[in-house]
Amino acid sequence: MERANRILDATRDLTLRFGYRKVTVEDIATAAGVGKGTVYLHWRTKDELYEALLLRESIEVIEEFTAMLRRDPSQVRPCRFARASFLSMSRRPLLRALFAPDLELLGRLVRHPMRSHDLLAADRFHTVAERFELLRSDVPSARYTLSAAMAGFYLFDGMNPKGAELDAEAKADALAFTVRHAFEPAETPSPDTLAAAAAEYISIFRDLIPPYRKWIYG
Amino acid sequence: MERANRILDATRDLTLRFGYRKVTVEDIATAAGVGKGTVYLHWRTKDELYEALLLRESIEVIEEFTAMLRRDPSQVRPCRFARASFLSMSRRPLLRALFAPDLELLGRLVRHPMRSHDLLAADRFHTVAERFELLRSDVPSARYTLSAAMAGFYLFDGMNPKGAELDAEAKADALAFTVRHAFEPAETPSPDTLAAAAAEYISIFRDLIPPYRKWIYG
DNA sequence: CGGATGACCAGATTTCATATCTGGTCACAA
DNA sequence: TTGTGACCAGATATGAAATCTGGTCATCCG
Repeated sequence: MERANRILDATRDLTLRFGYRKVTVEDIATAAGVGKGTVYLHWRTKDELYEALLLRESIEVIEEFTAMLRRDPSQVRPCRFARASFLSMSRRPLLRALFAPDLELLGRLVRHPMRSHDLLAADRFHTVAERFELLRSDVPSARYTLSAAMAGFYLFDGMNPKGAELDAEAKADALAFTVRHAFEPAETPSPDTLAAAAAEYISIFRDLIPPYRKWIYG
Repeated sequence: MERANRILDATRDLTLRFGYRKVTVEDIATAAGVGKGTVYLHWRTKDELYEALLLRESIEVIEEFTAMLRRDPSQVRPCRFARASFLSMSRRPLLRALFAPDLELLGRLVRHPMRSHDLLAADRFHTVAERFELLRSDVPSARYTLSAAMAGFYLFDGMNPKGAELDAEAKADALAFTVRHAFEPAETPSPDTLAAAAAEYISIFRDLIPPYRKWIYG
């Protein structure tokens, strides 16, 4: 499994430099100091290798979120959470490329079914958020609306000239503002509510990780 | 000029059926009942022909907006206006394809500089909206934020599985809700304010049309 | 004579055959 | 038992030849 990580590291490094298409399994094996066949002892195909890589990044994000929620439960508030997600993504070119989608970096992988992976289990979080009244109840087609509004900040980013002038923090603030005012109730929930909701988020995250791990390391 | 419109009609019809790439200037000329050379009497290149076509569609949209604002000045409110824009676009595959961007339909045209055309002169409208306090004043990076949030509804649409279940009206409502709550002040502006703002919008639109016309018909 | 045309051309695109590369396997080595 | 790299089929790249198409212009017609 330490070897699996070495292979994933090599995959990440090579891909960031040359992109999915130009990186061969053999390159990866060499860079990781193993034989090509060894890569296939871990994953059945190149795409599964990449799926593992992206899932590992997702786990990192999840662990970041978990630590953040433990430190400060008020980060469950959708506006804060959206902000943190955006910043997490802007620090992770591969995940960003998957969602953006960046043909250069991930090639045909951007169309891979893993895109619809429950990467952040959006639906479950939405349900919890609604139950704790972290979201206002009068949003029409709430899941669609929230997704679409947030997606704008991820998708529009690359194609907006004005976006170049702003740094990631400013964009994250912009997203947070939008979520705060369009999707949250006027009053901030009580600290107790936030703590309880944060705990649920953490537990969803915790349940998410083992299957991901299993997928990655077999 | 009646002939110019016939050529543009043919261009629109053929493009909607076969896409930019598969449509040749000769096809267009034949369908319009003119010689190929005649097309080049109107526009210097195929791309200019398409630019003219998209500008003509823009004019139609502008005229729709103008009529709408005259009928009901309260449609200047950003939420209403965003709603109407979204619906206008969903009825116009070519404009949508330009912004979406749809490679199938418009080919390399989606990268054409006309994308940054001041199609709806967003900046000027923003300035007017701010002056009449149609927009709240505390939005960080206001232009970016509003653009990004709205763009989500246009861009995310095609790639969201949930989007298929909703019709254009529902999505437009979703957008309107977002704009209403994230970007507008709590109190609705007075009818007088709305009327005045609407008048300014109309005049900006009016100034926009002649140069477009000139571009289209030379 | 001036506006319209379509034959024509260069360069872009497609096609097709060949050569190369690469994901994936497996017999064998450590 | 674990790991390897030579090997293979199919995918992809290459390049030359054939085809197509945007754009021009000498000619024609009203």
